[in-house]
Amino acid sequence: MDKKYSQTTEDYLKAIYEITRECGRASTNQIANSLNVTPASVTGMSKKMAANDPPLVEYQKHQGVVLTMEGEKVALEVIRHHRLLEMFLHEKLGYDWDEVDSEADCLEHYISEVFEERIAQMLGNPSHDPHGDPIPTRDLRLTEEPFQALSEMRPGQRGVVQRVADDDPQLLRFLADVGLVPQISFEVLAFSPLDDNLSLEIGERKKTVILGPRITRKVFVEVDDEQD
Amino acid sequence: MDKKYSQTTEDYLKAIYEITRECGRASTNQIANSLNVTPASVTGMSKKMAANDPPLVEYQKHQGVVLTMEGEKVALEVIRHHRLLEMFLHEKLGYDWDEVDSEADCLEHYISEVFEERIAQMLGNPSHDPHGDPIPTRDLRLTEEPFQALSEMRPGQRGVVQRVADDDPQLLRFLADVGLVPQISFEVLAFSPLDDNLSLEIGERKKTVILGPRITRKVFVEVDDEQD
DNA sequence: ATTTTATTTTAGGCATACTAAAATATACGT
DNA sequence: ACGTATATTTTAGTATGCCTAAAATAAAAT
Repeated sequence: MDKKYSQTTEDYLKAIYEITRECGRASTNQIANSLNVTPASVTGMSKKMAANDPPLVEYQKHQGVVLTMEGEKVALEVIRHHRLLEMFLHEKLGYDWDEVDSEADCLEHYISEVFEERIAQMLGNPSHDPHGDPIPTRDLRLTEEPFQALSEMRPGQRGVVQRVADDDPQLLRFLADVGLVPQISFEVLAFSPLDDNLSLEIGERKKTVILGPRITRKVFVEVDDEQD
Repeated sequence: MDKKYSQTTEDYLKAIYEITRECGRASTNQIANSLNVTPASVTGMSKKMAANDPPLVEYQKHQGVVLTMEGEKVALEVIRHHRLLEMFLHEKLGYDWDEVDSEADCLEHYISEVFEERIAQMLGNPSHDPHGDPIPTRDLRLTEEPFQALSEMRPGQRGVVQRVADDDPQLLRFLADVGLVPQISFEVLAFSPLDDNLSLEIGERKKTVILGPRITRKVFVEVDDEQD
């Protein structure tokens, strides 16, 4: 029933999906950049994926690609695999949250639909992975809440961490250390416009930290209604 | 640290390991047969694996191959992955025991050492998989008890099922139906030399079945000490 | 209109693994 | 020891999948 695509193809589709979320269209260069290959390779793969039956992308010369229905289906399938695996590795196998991404990056291409279904069940059909990324539902619907970057907040504001970028183990270890994880609430104490540093008070224990923009741009939050 | 071999290479090594268990040496034809490729392909792969650094097999023209230390290490690693995965899929994800082999055949090549270690722990370091096959230990020791085939038993003898061939889902479903699973005890009631059928009484509930040699040759047992 | 930037084309490389057909080696029976 | 059957290897070539550098071209920016 379901066809099988190469790991590389799936990686292209995943990258295109992510880029498309923001730009509506994925340019050759953007894709090349995200996958660390040359633009020439991307043009080649774009044509191949567009020539596939059924087509996985719509490709127009000099315009990059957009996903077709089928392409999006595959991308969401892979993303669902990835995020369920992250959750599974973290919750059931005791992986630290900075370790889950790379293992999931590999396994996501090889688990069966049955495996997917069983771990989803075992985990109680979670809606988000350990980094706060939403998990596509079984029928592949994905609603991404457009959270604000922590870097945009200013003193006096309070908020709750919702999501953190998942691809940098070093960053994740650091965030775990200071306790800046999804669902934790915090208050912004100060902002330094010279270096864009933010000073935060985190959680119940009111731990204080100062974070640079390289970090705060990778943490996404829900800002509390302001009513002093 | 650990190098990485292709899925195909790992499959060759696994096949060679199994053949070697019985014959001391794996001939080109035996390997070709077991992997469903032509002998020519096997010669090619044998040379490649022998030329690898470190060599995975010792290859002598017209004499087939034997595994080197490294080759055996890889084979046992893969077998450990396979059998731990079978156990995990069966015990933790609720797979039927006829479904586990094919899924494990795929995943065994892609799980990390960490993953291996964690599921082993989760399962309490099991010594055998659901079909009764022994699981290599963490330091890759494997002791295969040489059980007797059920087909060799005769009326009056009692025994306990220890292991069943794991590669035929149809057979496994049938065996599950009649309750002939590892650790179940039974008695041989009759033997029919014309068709080599055995009549058995199985388990507490003394269920009676008649099985042909195609089946009884694939079930391995420990025979009870005979003392009427 | 010219330059810069993005993209595509061309031409080719490399890895992996397979096969058919022909050649050759080994084992076997008499 | 000879010829035959069987097992194995060689040769030569196929297929897939993905990648790249360099040259050509198109699009965007100034």
